[in-house]
Amino acid sequence: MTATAVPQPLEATDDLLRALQAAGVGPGSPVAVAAAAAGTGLAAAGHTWAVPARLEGVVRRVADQLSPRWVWWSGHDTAAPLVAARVNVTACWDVAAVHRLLHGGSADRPAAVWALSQGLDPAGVPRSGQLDLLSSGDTDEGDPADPVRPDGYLRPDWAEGPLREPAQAARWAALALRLHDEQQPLLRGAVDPRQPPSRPPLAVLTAWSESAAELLAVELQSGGLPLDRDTAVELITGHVGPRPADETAAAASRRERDDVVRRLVTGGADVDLRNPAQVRDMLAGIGFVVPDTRSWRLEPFRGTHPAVDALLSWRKSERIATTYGYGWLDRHVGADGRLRGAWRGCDGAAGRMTAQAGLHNMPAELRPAVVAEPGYVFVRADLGQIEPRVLAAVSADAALARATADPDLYSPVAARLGCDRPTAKVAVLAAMYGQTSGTAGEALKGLDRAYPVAMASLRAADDEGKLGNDVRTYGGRRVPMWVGAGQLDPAVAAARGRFARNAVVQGAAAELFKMWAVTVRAGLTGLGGGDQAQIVLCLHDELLVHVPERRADDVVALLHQTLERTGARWATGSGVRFVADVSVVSRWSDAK
DNA sequence: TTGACCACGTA
DNA sequence: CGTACGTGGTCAAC
Repeated sequence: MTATAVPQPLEATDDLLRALQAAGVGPGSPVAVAAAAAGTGLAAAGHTWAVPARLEGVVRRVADQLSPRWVWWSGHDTAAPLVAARVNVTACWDVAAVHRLLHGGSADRPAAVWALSQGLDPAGVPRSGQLDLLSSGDTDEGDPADPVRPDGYLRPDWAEGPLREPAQAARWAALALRLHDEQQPLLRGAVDPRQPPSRPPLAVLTAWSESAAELLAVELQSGGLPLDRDTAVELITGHVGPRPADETAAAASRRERDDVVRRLVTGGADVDLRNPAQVRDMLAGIGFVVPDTRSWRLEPFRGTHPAVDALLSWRKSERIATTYGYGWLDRHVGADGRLRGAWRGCDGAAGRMTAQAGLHNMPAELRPAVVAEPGYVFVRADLGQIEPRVLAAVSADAALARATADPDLYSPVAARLGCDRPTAKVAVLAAMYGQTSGTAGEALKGLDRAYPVAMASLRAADDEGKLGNDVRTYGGRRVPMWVGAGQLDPAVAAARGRFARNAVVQGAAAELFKMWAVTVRAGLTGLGGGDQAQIVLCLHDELLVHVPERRADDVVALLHQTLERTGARWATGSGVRFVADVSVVSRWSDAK
């Protein structure tokens, strides 16, 4: 077993290159790598090596010479120093990301990934420094030089790192390679046998792109989103006034904003607008009895009482003041004018990317502050009508696939249903999301007749969800279905059905999007030129690329061309067409 | 201090 | 038309 093999100590990276070549490592061969304080460990093809050189230098040299597929436990750990050192990685295998694909959930730490993939109870994962009261020292503690304990769990001091010696890193890398090897047959089992065969199988392609997406997440986190601080301050000032000098001034400003609303209600002087219960009572006092005070519920009463309008504008400003105000700028915007937050390549459900620091939910009013740097522009692209197109592909519905030939998918659908476009759109969305209210009923029946294959696949997912069974996305992601106590509660069953119905579409769309994004990323590095174009934002179906002005046309072409290639590869033989709206702008808000 | 709930922004 | 996410507020329980 490679995990216990004695790593070969090497003096220099040149020796390593010769050893890797001798082991048959070439372009695309899996080579696992891990960092230790005093060097780097590698594993490939039954060999392990320990090199007394830094990870960045080793990876740079080996990548240049052999361009292998780098295998690591998690891009968050291993790729971060590589990104910081600007080492270009073209192909990787993120064991944790592939684990999440196969198993579902959001595990990223090696201890959890290992336990789950070895069939061990994740609740039993040992922590470092934890005293095992049941076995006070007299049990077999095994060999401390083996990262795996006799009970099968990873040794906490290994799993939580940092590792000291390159020989340790070599064993650690070997373990990652073992997981990589174990994941291969599982991926082959994760594709629906009815899918058109591809080489490599779609789930393996997905594993590649999910791994690259984690790398992209590290890059997004490190690079940040260009933001013009002065514009941001202007916009914030417009909503909540100038930056208060101290806490007293902040409180005064807050009170002033509150009073604009409270003055309009008799006896409202002391109402706490941040307390929904008090707001509800206040509204009742002026004749509006509502179950809750959400904006959409108050919206119909706009214009009937000045306090309602004032409250709704107050809410808008309050959002800016609390979530996207001066504090937000201070916390998340660097001296270089980049807005940075933590990124993840997938969430724990359908697998969309997530971002912190408000990067994924920045209000449209603040978007004018997202400005390209001097000499640069943004190339912005978003996938048009991605979800119904994805549905056509994953369900292999030939009729719906034909509709994707139109740049506006809903117009052929409307023609086929014999209704207007808005009705057709609502019906398609209702089908994908599991409508419970509204009046798309007649059009939904039409959909069943016109696109029975697509509708049946949605219903199948819905049924599985209702039963509490996990579903798999087109690319092979397992979407675990929570099994609650309320199995007999029809409301819970219906919610699970909607969740599953939505997950197979949203999840597959996320997979296609990421495959596109990482293909674009690879294309950008090949673009050449000193100052690099980089992806600075991924927003579910939208890409924002920060590009040197003179490269803008190249990137526009790249976005279209990569989408065509990715779409053809992802939805092999389905005949589904994907479209992107692409524009070149200086401000994010100028697009569309 | 923590977790639930509310509320609201994005897709 | 519903799902998902992240964020910050208050409140009640710890």
